[in-house]
Amino acid sequence: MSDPGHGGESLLFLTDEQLRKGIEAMFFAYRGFTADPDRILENLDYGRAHHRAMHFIHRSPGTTVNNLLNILGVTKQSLNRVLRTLIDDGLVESRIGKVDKRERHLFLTERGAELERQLSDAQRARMRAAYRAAGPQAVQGFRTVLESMMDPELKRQYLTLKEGGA
Amino acid sequence: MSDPGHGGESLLFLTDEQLRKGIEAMFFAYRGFTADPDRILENLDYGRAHHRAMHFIHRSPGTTVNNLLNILGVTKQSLNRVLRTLIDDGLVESRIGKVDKRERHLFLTERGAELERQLSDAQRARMRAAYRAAGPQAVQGFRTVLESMMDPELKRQYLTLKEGGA
DNA sequence: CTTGGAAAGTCAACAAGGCTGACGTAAATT
DNA sequence: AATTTACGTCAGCCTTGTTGACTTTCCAAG
Repeated sequence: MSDPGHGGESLLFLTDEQLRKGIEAMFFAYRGFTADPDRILENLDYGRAHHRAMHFIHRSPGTTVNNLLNILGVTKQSLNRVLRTLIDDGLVESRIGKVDKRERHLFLTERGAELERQLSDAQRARMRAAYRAAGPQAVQGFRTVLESMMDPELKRQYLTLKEGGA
Repeated sequence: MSDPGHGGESLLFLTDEQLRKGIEAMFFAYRGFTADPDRILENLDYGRAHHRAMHFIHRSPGTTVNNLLNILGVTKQSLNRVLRTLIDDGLVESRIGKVDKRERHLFLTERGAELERQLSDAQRARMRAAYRAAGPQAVQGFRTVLESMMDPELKRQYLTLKEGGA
């Protein structure tokens, strides 16, 4: 309610019907959101989990396994399976930490970066089209609502990623 | 910026950086979106797939299996596994069609409706909080962008659901 | 220096929920 | 009568999540 001068009328957007529409919009939109990368991945031997790992490694090069674990919200066994295939296939490089040698710092290799680019290009293209169709103000609202929907802990992580560089 | 006369400045929202933020916002927000129903379901012997089926049966009582198949975008074998347990457990009722006896019309039973209500109450509560925090205008933008992100076919289905009653 | 515990990796087993392919049955359509 | 459609089901596979148990490596505190 950025505009407080509308009386009771401004609460119409909180009806169960409006909320249900929002829920279904999330459901259908998420399908579109993942459709393009999924199409690329199904030819290769990778899945959505590989895409997510590569995305965040690209985003924060040198991130540790534990870091990635927290961001992705899966168990280390689950992540490890994905990570191992990426490392074995030469898409990700794991370097032993210099200050703390127990840690592994993750980087995309040349080939890894190329696949990541291919995937995120596809995803960004759809995002760009949606943003363009909706306009800047809608995009602002889109992000505001999404941020409000996040769990506090996840939101914290999202905001940290948002600012903090590599 | 409801005013379109801002020159090149109004395109800043289409930078790769802005798009990446939108992508990550979708990722983190979707986790929040499903978190509450998931928590309820993990105690019972059901999963997200059961929730989705119940949601759309609740939303369109009497819908056929084929209809549901199209909306959910899974194979009939996959849906059948879920549907069978719901029918066996007495949460969903399957009635043979009157005009076309090959069709099965799906309805929630009393108990099914109760669980559905419990799940959607949880999901709506989060949605309501997010909507309230973001305000009506942001909600409008949120929905606009999500609709633009959908595949055309899915968007058609979403809009049909949106208007068409039971 | 020893020891406790954190970080990382690995093995095994399992479950949910996708998928394909094949087959059966009943009903509608041609 | 033959074909198509709607639905159900069996069997088997894959991805990606889970627990639990165990090892290795290494930092840091006693």
